[in-house]
Amino acid sequence: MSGDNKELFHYESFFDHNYPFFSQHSGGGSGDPQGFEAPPLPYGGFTEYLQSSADYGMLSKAFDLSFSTKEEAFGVPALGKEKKLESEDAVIAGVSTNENSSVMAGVGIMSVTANSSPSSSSVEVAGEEDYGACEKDRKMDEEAGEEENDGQKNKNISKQKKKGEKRQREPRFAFMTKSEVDHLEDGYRWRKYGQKAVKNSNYPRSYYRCTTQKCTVKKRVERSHQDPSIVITTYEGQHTHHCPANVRGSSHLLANQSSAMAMPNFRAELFGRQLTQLGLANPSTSSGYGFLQNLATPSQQLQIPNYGALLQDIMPSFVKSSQP
DNA sequence: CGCTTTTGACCTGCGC
DNA sequence: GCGCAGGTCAAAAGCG
Repeated sequence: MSGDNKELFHYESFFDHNYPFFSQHSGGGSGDPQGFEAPPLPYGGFTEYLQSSADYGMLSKAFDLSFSTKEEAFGVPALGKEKKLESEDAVIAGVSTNENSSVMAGVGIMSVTANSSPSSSSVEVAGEEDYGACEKDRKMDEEAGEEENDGQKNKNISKQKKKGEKRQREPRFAFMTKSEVDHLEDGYRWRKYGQKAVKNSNYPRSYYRCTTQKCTVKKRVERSHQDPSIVITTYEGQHTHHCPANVRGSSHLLANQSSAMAMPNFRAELFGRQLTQLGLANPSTSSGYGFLQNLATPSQQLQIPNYGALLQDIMPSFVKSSQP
């Protein structure tokens, strides 16, 4: 129930927003806002990590988003209302054109902290508790074992089982996309398991689970109540498998991304997919990513060591401007 | 027939 | 303790 690419909006209106940030970092076309040559581009895209308030301000302008400060940025329901932006958090922004000269743009907000455990370098989300997922985890554990006779009873039992344990939150990655369709195709197969009305919003929130066995990745999709044209997608967890090869788009795209899929780092992958699913990506040289290699600030590199490289894997379109 | 979606019920954590 | 909001379950319906 997706993949119609209705999420496109015409790039001309998008570029009218006059966003210095993108032009500043655009892979091929350096220069001022007007320096980004949208019209002739068959493909194109770029992504960046942001950390400063100024960056958020620019983003909010560029995407007509409702936040202009870090705090507001993390006020988006996607990451939880209590969450405040930490210095380790990062925002990814990207915009790409597809064959139809349409533009897809998005802003990703990634919440990460360094794992305090010295034995692990994994990434996890900081912030508020996610009770719902907590219960879910319990359920999952149970699945291995016994039968149901009384569902209610079972739940209570399992509840006790993990009582007192501090749940380990899966890393979450949320991003906003200008889109007319709610559930954006990302290459994975999802099963919807719930939908809830969101307070103070006319739009419901949908809950999806990856259909692959043993993969516990979840996804929430909702529309911004402030700007209904924006879809907020939140991924939680990491895929334990490769992407099913049935995404719309070319096979070379999938092949190119496969290395990224193998890595336990799905945030950029997902965002990259959002940008590349429209067919804007294809294999290209691995050169020309200079600015990407320096994306992560030292602190970011600490938490997400593979990020820059991953994006390079995923976002070949960054160098499209140098293509014929 | 198997898989997905829908949807009301249920559970949990939090704030008051 | 109570009510609320978010998250999940699971039966039923829908669909290919």
